[in-house]
Amino acid sequence: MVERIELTDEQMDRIFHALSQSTRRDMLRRTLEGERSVSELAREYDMSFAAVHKHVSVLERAELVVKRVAGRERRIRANPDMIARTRTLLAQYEAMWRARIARLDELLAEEPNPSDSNAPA
Amino acid sequence: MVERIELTDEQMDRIFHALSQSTRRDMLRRTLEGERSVSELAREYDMSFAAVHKHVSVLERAELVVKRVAGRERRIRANPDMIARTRTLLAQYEAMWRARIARLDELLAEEPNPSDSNAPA
DNA sequence: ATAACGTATAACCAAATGGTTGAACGAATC
DNA sequence: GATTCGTTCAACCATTTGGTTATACGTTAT
Repeated sequence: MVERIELTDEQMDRIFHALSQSTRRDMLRRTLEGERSVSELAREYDMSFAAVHKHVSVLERAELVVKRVAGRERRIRANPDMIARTRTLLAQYEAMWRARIARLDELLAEEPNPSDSNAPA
Repeated sequence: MVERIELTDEQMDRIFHALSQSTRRDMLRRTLEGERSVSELAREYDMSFAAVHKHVSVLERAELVVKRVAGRERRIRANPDMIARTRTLLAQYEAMWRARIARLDELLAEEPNPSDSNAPA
């Protein structure tokens, strides 16, 4: 049973772009360990609050994290579903590879007597 | 048995960056289906040869494809190992999530008689 | 040898990215 | 009410990215 994943090209662009910098991967890891506010997160990096805010926005647009309003805070937590879907996407690429290998094996395994009339026997 | 993957931050940067554009994901898919030269690949896109060459270079630096010299041609094929390693990396993120959930469950399952002296009974 | 082909690379340009500071605004606290 | 805190956003800047055209160079074919 193959899971169908629904991700548009634009979503994949945003996801992979969001993951393409170690700072954002680190933020994803931290918010995976536990929810925190934007300013709590910002204190963990040697970077302006605005810069951290921008990184969070990139992760948010990719739907890798979600934001929850709590008073004056915005609390951020990772969205493991999106990570799972991305992993599944890569698994599909690998499946294409395996399918190709399977086709090649099939061709090699075929007896050398194809249906055209110059069969050796 | 958890597979250990060895990818530096810079490698991950390059991999996710390479995957962050649908043109390059498409190139990866095509070279996964079958090896082809750079100019063969270039003919499949509405883009200059130089532009395709640059995209291939991005995929190559990420080690998502490998290049093989064949006469005057450079033949490109996908490197499914790198895709697998990236998938495994994402699986590790998910594992962190599950570990956190497990810890929470453990806490909730704990009987409400902690070692401090204000236990209700 | 010459021409054609495949590739690499340089120079250039517009747009996006990743950082900064500063201003504005609602929510919480004094 | 005034202040502080958390957030958002705009303006700015340097660098990177993704495209172009043009040039150079090795390989194959005529």
